[in-house]
Amino acid sequence: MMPELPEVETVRRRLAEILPGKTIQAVQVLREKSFQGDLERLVDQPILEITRRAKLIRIHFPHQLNLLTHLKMTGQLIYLDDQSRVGGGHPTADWVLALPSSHTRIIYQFHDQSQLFFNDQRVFGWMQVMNDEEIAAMYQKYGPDVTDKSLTVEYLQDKLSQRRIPIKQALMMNEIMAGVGNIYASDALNVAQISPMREARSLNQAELKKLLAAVKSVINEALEQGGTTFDGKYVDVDGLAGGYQHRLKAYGREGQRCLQCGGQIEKIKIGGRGTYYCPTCQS
DNA sequence: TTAACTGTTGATAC
DNA sequence: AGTATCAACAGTTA
Repeated sequence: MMPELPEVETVRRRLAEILPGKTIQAVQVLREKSFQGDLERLVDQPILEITRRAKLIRIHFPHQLNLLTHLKMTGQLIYLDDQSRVGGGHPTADWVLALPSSHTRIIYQFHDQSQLFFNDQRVFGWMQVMNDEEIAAMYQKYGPDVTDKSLTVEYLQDKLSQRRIPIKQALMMNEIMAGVGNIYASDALNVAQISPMREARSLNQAELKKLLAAVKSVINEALEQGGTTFDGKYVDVDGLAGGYQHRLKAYGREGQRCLQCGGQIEKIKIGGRGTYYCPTCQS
């Protein structure tokens, strides 16, 4: 899976329903690279709450300790209850019931015999024990979340005024705004009818306003849909797919009709990333 | 068979 | 400081 903000937030919301109050009984680290920090400090400590910043999921423990997670490209957090069922009897795919799989990197066993699996095919993702101070330092690198009110046109104008990089790359920079990845950057630019290749500094105030509204709108729609799932790579805590893949505006729609103007979506490469846009209305 | 591709991001060099 | 390129890894597709 490859989670951007909507996928990560969907996972966070479900974890927040399930985990608070549970205590870890044992942890199996099946791949060393996927876990950092002293996990013994978390054992027997109650989980307090689950928060999110950018694409990071933070599980809070007492004594200013946290378990911070980055799912990167293919990370998943899957929960099974004490009967090895998905939480609350939600429907799910069969493979979830056969966990652990060859992609399982960490298994958390709680005292009530429920389990949380960290799966990660590509092993880019990680889970790390960090204190509040370390987390504050890490969060400092991020600009406002794309959903945050402080992300305004004026802020964007300031951040982009000297930037010669393509606007699409700027949208994906966490220092500028946090949470937008390759899928939603393409879609937002299509909705705003702005070329992904435009120099970031070349956008005027009206264009930035339109683009910002489009980014927020696309992210919100994806959130409502529970994120985007391709090939089952992204799934939520119950192993379920999102729905935004049926609502994509430009991403992955090469050769198909532009929903804004009826033109034909093309695929190009910007900064080494696949980029989809409509040459007819995104100029 | 081999090369290129994939949702992220950090390090490195210019 | 800002930008471009590559690497981390595993799997799929051309």
